[in-house]
Amino acid sequence: MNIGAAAEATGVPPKTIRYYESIGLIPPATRAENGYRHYTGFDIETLKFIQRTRHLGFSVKDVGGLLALWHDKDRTSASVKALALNHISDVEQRIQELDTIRKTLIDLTERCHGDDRPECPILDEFATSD
Amino acid sequence: MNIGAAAEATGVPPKTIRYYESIGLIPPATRAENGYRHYTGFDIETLKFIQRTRHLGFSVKDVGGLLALWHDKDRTSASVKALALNHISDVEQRIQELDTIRKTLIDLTERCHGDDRPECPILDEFATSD
DNA sequence: CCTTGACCTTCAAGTCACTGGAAGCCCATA
DNA sequence: TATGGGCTTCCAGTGACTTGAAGGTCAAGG
Repeated sequence: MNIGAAAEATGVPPKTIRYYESIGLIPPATRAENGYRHYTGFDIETLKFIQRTRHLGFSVKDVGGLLALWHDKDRTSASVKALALNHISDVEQRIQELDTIRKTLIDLTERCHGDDRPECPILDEFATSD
Repeated sequence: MNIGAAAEATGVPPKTIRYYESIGLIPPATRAENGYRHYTGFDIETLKFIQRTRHLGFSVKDVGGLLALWHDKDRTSASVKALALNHISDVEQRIQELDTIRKTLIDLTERCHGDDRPECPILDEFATSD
């Protein structure tokens, strides 16, 4: 499988696969005689693993940690769970922040007429000196 | 007011103020004889405006737009509201994504024993080929 | 008078996670 | 044989700063 086919199979774009190789997230791909990168079953599974965990918002660093745990047959499920719980708390904090922002903005937009006059409580709020 | 005092007064760090100047979000500060940047009332209000809008998650580009509208006495409140509504929809979409992630992760962690054995449904899920 | 420490200045580079583009080789098909 | 696509590398750009280095300025204490 060339890099394009691997990208197709995993959802990770060719540029991104090369990038992951360059930062050491995945080992250097084996090369065909013409210098093309070559991917087989395990490489594909690894890329899918990366794609799923990235899609769940884990940082690339954390994905590296998860890959290491995946390969470590002596891992404890507690260590995996700890990483996941940590990430959940990050996600929940971010949701909280965004929800606060959302509420503020909705309040402001409800108070703004949204017509062709310049008076605007949204700008007023941004400009008030508290 | 030197840059440090302006930072203190607005919550925008000195480095960030210089950065905003460098990208043209704020005009170049006037300088004292020794070359130090000098800030007065209006500059401070502008920096506070920026801080509030950035804190609400507007991009620096959007903040530039809001500043322009703030200074434009012929603006329409509709144009401000449109920017805000757009941002709300971005925020809500992001919240949706994060909530989906959150639900998935919570489900996985609940199914993981989190003990000293290696079996882990979290990793199993990340590794499954669907 | 000198030193110390806290300011301030600039410019370059690092962060995160890619993404885009340029220049050039490789390969299958019409 | 020409064309078009895929592959290679490397460099630069994104967003929004942050860090660090090297050096100028200023007020206070010994």
